[in-house]
Amino acid sequence: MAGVRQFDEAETLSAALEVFWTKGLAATSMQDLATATGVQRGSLYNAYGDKEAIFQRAYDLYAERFLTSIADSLAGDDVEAALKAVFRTAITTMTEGAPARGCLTTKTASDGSIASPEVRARLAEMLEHFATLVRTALDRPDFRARLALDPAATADVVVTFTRGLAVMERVHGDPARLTETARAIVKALVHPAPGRAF
Amino acid sequence: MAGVRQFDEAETLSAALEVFWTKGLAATSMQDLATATGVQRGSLYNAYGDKEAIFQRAYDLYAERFLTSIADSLAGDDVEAALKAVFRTAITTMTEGAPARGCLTTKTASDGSIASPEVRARLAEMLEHFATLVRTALDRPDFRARLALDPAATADVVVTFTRGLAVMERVHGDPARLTETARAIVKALVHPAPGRAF
DNA sequence: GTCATCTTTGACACCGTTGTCAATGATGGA
DNA sequence: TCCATCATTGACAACGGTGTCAAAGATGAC
Repeated sequence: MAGVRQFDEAETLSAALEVFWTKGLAATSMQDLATATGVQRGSLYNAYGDKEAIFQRAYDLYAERFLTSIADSLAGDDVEAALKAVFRTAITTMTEGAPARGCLTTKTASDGSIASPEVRARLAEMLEHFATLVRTALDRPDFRARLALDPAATADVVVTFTRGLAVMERVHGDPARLTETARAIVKALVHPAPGRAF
Repeated sequence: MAGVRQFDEAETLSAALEVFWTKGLAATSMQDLATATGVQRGSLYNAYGDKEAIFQRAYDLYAERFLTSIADSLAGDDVEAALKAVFRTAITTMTEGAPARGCLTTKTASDGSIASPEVRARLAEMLEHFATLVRTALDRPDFRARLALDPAATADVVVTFTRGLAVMERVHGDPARLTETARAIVKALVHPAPGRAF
């Protein structure tokens, strides 16, 4: 091989992710990416083809980081603590940065203009993975005993609810309020005492 | 007055709403609006100023229709039925049309690119109104007795959850699944038997 | 050292969008 | 009937974005 790539791919994608996360897929231009990454527009076209291809790679980075955090949050032997940790992670992810960047998945999903089937599929896959992590973590007798719903339904509700929190963050921009709302749903999903199954 | 407006304002805003709802605020151009309404671009600039001003008016229409449907859904003497009706209304609103248009509020909220403070305030106001409708409707002894959370927290959770459903609709495009998820959260929010408060 | 290969770079044409403006036209009031 | 007023219309300039391409440059293989 000769005429070798001049930029560091990991750094570039990380910088691109930052831009996509902040501005959203549709609102980000190739020029934005070129400026943020320090890589010329032409080089980006040459290396990746188009904006959406870059997005896919950047989103993979995002999804990997997010799902890892979620998996970590679910470790532990207390259902209530686990669910609270999941929401805390989701809220932190979307309220980090100044100004807060929100949730990339939610932004992209709502961004009807571009979202190709490929991108949509990526989002769906991420959320399925998310739900699977939650469902699997919840599927143990001591946890089930304290849940208002079965693990699958609970996971579905949790994932959907984090999407709702992401929207509320966009509208109100108030992390404390999100935490409060999350606390409420956990209370509805988990019984206080360790008895009374279903 | 002379040199009088040639187009019907109600029809125009209704057509504009349709476009905004389908394409989203940012992705809609003045030309799109001109085409959809049959009113020339220049006339729209003359009458309203800019795209966002048209959006505000169209959104008011949307909010009014939506909140009316929600209020209707909340009438009745069964908590569970009321909440289910609210979710049914929300789901219907976002899955109507071919292809489904999704939820305008959620789309706009996630559409970071344009959302001016004025637009954001409008969205916040709508959701507050939504929450107030739910909270007020739930605030009666027989309903409270069956709720896992107090009316305010329940309203907050319900509103946030409908936002989550809107995002899931964008990702999966599966109305039946949304209904299933909604059924699950209602189960977590409402006790089956009429006893046991808190 | 030479060459083929690939990247980089800047330029270019094309397109859609915005916002404005002057000319035109229609209408109601005096 | 005439006129002032306002809406309409088409044209225009400016801008930003996309995608392509040819020239130039760098690098590894031979």
